[in-house]
Amino acid sequence: MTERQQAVLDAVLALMVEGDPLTMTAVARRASCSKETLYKWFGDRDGLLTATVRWQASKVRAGNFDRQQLDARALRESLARFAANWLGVIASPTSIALNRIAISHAGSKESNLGSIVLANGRLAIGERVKPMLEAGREAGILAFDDTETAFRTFIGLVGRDVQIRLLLGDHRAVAPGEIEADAMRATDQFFTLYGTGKSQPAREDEAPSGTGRSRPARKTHQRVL
Amino acid sequence: MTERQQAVLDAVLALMVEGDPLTMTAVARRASCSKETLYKWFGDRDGLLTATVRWQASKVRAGNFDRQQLDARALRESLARFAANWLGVIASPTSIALNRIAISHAGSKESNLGSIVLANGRLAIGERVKPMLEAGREAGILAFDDTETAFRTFIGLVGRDVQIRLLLGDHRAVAPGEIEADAMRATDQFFTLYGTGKSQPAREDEAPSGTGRSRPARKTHQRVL
DNA sequence: GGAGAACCGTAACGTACGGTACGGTTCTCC
DNA sequence: GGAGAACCGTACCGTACGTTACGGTTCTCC
Repeated sequence: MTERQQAVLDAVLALMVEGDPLTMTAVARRASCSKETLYKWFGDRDGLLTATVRWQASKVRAGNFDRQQLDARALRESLARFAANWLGVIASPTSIALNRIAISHAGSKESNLGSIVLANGRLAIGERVKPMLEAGREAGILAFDDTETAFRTFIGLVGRDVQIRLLLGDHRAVAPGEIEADAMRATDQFFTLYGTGKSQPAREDEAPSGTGRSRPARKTHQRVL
Repeated sequence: MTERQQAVLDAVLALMVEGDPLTMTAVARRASCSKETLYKWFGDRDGLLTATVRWQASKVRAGNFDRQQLDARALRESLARFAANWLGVIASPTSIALNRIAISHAGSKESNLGSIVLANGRLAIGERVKPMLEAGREAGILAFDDTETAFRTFIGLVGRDVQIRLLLGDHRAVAPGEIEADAMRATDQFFTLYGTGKSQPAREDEAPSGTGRSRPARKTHQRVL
């Protein structure tokens, strides 16, 4: 994968994001290359799309989380940071465009675009978060039987219906400045469900049912990500 | 909208579900009608798709929930039944195919397919569930400030990443027999987050952190939907 | 029973687009 | 400097599909 080829794939991503029709001619013109070169490098249109999806997936490999000192506060912060990061990714125009393409292809006949996005999206995320959850369980901070269930609950609390709404064109699904607040809300709710209660940070209200009432002071972002 | 026209739209749905290419010729052949009739009735291909989406939306109008006696048990059952019903809908081949089409169209230029699905899916669901939640709050069973936030938390707990995974072609996203158990798990978690604790059903374990541990006896479906 | 509308089946048209071919230019290597 | 590879731009080909047109059949209404 040369530099030039990566530039071509970035051109494909740009076209996807702009919503322009994704024809080979448009890609060639946008990337200032010939169609012959496209076919020589990527085989056919499907190969070009597959390479684009892989290329984008390889760019989202950032942000590993250290697990040295594992108290409840550190785990909370790690989870909240992960949640905010992930929300930012799925709300990005690139992710939306890419998922739209993959979903379209999953609809028609056999194309592994969907499984590629799935493997590099959901499953890769799980492989990064689950160790954090299990470390929290071993440290006595979290309590759950099935890691997969706990992980998917976390995913649900963080993402809710944001992704599907964005894919359907609802741009109000996530407010730009609310991502970090949403990440903290989801993390608080997750700890209410799965936390053991040991060494939880002090709360300013004493409601026994967790974080159901959104705390108004949350707007000030006491816990900076 | 005559009977014959509805039959045509059902043919479109059938083609969608089978994943066959959705050409006007294929629709005409499947519905045993002429292409000229298709254009006369629906204008163009987009009009046919729009009519199909509306037709399907009009068929999912089932299942209103009574709110006469509103104790915690009744609310729990209503929410769990709603959750199971909704999970069944979004996991159905028709819903998956329809959402794929709508998402594809939302990607390219202005087409309101996405907003139609959005209006008849997410938003319509909210209008049915939110009154239940608010009734529960007025009865002192639930506690929350923002109805929308509580509703979206419930949606997230129920759906998690099921829909996006199904759209991407992951058929293992939801196990056929697990829908009702999932609905109850989500409802339990929702009550842990937003319940006031008044008149909650007795629990067989005394873990203070809610339903984090999945209870093994749950497999027997004590609470039948 | 006949006129007209509605509709079916099929043929035909035009365009868009995936894929290929080719001349011209630049770069590499000897 | 020259041979060859790599690549750009463009023209070209074949097919798929949206859309229109038309002959033939059935149904409606008087």
